[in-house]
Amino acid sequence: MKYDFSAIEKKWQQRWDEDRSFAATDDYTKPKYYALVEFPYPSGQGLHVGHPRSYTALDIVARKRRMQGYNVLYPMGWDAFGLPAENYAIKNHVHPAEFTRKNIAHFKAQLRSLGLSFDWEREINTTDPEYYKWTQWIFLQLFKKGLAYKKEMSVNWCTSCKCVLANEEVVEGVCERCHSPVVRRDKSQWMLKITEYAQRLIDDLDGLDYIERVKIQQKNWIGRSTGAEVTFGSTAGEDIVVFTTRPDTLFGATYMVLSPEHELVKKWMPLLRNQEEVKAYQQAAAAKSDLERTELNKDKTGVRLDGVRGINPVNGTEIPIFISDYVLATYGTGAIMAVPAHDERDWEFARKFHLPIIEVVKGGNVQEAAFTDCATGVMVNSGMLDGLTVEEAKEKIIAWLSENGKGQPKVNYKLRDWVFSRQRYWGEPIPMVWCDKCGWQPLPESELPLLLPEVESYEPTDDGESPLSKITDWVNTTCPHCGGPAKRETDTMPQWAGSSWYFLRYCDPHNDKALASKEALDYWAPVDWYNGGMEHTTLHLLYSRFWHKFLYDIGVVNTPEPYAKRTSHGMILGENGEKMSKSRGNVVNPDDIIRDYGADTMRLYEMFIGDFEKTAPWSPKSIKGCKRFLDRVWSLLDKMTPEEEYSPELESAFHKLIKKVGEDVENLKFNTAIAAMMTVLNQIDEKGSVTKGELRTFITLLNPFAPHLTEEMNQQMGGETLLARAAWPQYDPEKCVAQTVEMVVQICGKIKARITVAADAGQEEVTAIAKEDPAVKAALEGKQVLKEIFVPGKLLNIVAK
RNA sequence: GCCGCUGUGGCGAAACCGGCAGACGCAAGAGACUUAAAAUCUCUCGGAGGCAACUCCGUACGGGUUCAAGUCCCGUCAGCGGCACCA
Repeated sequence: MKYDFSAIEKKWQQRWDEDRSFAATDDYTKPKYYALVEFPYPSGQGLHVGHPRSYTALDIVARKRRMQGYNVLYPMGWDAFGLPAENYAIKNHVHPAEFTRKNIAHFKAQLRSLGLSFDWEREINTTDPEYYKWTQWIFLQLFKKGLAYKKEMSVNWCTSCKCVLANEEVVEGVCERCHSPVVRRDKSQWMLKITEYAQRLIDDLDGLDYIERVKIQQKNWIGRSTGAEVTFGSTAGEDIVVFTTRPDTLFGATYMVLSPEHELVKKWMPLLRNQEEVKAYQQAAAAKSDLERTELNKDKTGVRLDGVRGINPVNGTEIPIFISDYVLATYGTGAIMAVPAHDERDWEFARKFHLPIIEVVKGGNVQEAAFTDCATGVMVNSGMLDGLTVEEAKEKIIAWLSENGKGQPKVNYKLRDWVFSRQRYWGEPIPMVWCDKCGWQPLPESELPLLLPEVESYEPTDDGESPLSKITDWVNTTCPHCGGPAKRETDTMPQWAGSSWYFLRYCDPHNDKALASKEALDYWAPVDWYNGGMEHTTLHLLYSRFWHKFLYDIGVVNTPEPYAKRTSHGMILGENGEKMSKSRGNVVNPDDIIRDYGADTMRLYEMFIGDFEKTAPWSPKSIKGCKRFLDRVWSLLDKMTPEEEYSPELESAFHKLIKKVGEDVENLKFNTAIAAMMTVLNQIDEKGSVTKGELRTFITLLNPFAPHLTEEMNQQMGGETLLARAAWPQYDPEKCVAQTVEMVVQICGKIKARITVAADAGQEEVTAIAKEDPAVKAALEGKQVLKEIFVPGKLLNIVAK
């Protein structure tokens, strides 16, 4: 009989549906397993062949866990707020919800055709008011705990989206989404205090089973550095506080630099003799986009504040003060002490402006280049620090500064607070009301969800306000506190909001009393295994860890971390090794592959394509190999004999296969698991027949990879229950070991013979057999044996002269 | 510049703790079946030499440690990803 994949796949998808085969149960007495993949943004292009790589991998894990007796939660949903739907709406004058609804239907049909074992009864959608009610609820809790605040600040402004971006969304000075230039603008924004969690976000990584590069990338992004704050005096009277990681070099400070935006510049303006020059520099700096600032970073610019001088607290020396955009307003205190002898940037600036360079750590030639090595130098020209190592000097000067009220130890982070407002329509409305009398007031929880109102036009206004600001009926409301006239916040939340807690909603998706019941959360959290893309490491992953920690702090969840294990898959590239894109014309549509080869072949190929964690180019020819394999598996039905046992020839091979496939799945080595199954198939074909017991084991192991084909074969073999419910096969470790092994005999490291010996043969026995071998005999002829190295079961190396 | 990863046949890749390099698959070549093609099956398949058994070379490059190195150490080069004036 022919392997009719389309009929078989349709049949079993329907059967699983009717049977509710993959529904997670709410029986909290069973051991649970929560497998999670990142829910997609339902774009108009439909499913990309990259999506199933992640989904199939964890589908295999989920299916295996079910067979191992776990109550498995493997859910799917839609991260459906976002710009593409809104841009489509602007262009075509349709509601973004309409466009989104269609896309979801398309995505869902595509995912179903892959036979993924999602529990569709728990499907969620971030744009559903029943869902975003709880996104808004979390925001209110953040506000109540002082972690959400509104602030007038300089923000990243995308000139095309007419919208504020988070730092994380600006890539090389352009908008991550539309690649338009990003400029700085002052705007009043809702902010979330993720910085308050910076240290915990670093510390708690230690106990987690994340792949190392994810941990490293998160730590780098948070960017912890330790040093000191030092208070300098000034001839104008005000103190200038600077942050430095090298307080030991304090005696080498020959000038100071403030960021152009620093408030002291404004204050001192009347005292300055070169006001015009200073103002011009400030304006030029503000007008620069991030990209321009980056491009110009080789050539230092700046202006001296002529009329004010700084005073070094350690020796009273007066030094000049500059403004320069190489000092960032948003990091540390926005001001630095410059030590050109021991900092490359300061050195460059000092050279350009002819400022003195004073060596305070011996070891380099500071007239040639900055000497930045902390490990070897000894302090000089530094009064009380002379003769100390850098580390000793740091300690001593910090103690001195603290005693004299001139400074203290300080830790800084590169991580900044999360800009949480977007001037767009298609997002969750921020449930806040502005009252001239009472200030910002949270909406009462009973009024949630605050629905997204209907609007005429989805475009942001030219002055950068949200389209919601045009609906006066909606904007004008009453103050929840005093009842007086008030206005609603018209900004919406960023796309990251809904995805920062979605994994919790799956635990209890239809609850209207809470984001999920306490019992459900206590049972299901944390996610046991979360797989997703590296591109989400510093955005989604960090944001959701932050929200989860907050929810832990207020008692909603009982685990401090959302995900116990995090892995990452490599991207699938086009056939030419480039990223798949419409413009390159190398896009592969999964529907075509499923139509021509079937979902099982598609799944198998995506897992066989290469190392799961690495990028892999798509190869249409290689797909055929996977189809051929499944064809050959199917034809085993004709070669089956009725015995329930393993045949003596293949018994050991099957025990090894069970072990191998099981371990490989746990270690993301799907490609070698498949290769092992192919090898055993080759052995069966060579032998010419397969016992019923062998075939049952084989299709059970293959089931998570190719679920439709194996279910059909199971039924044809007389299986009455679903293979998806079968028990995962067991192996006997003793039977994994072969009776005899082939060992290599080397003379001086060169292979001379291969001998077959009992697996447990000792050195003497093996040596005796080896020396009988003609080739070994010949090689040892007339030589004296110096040494014998014996590795049981592997090799014998005889060193002779 | 800094951090991280990678470099193995014509191609995708294997190789646990240092122990037979190239499993498995693709492509290619030869043959069988066929009127023919497709499909399927059998064999060959890193390079050089030899009729052959076999020998030598070979995991980006240059050194080193070791009985033994794709694997460990030092240095160099190339590619990919992330960050990028963070004081």
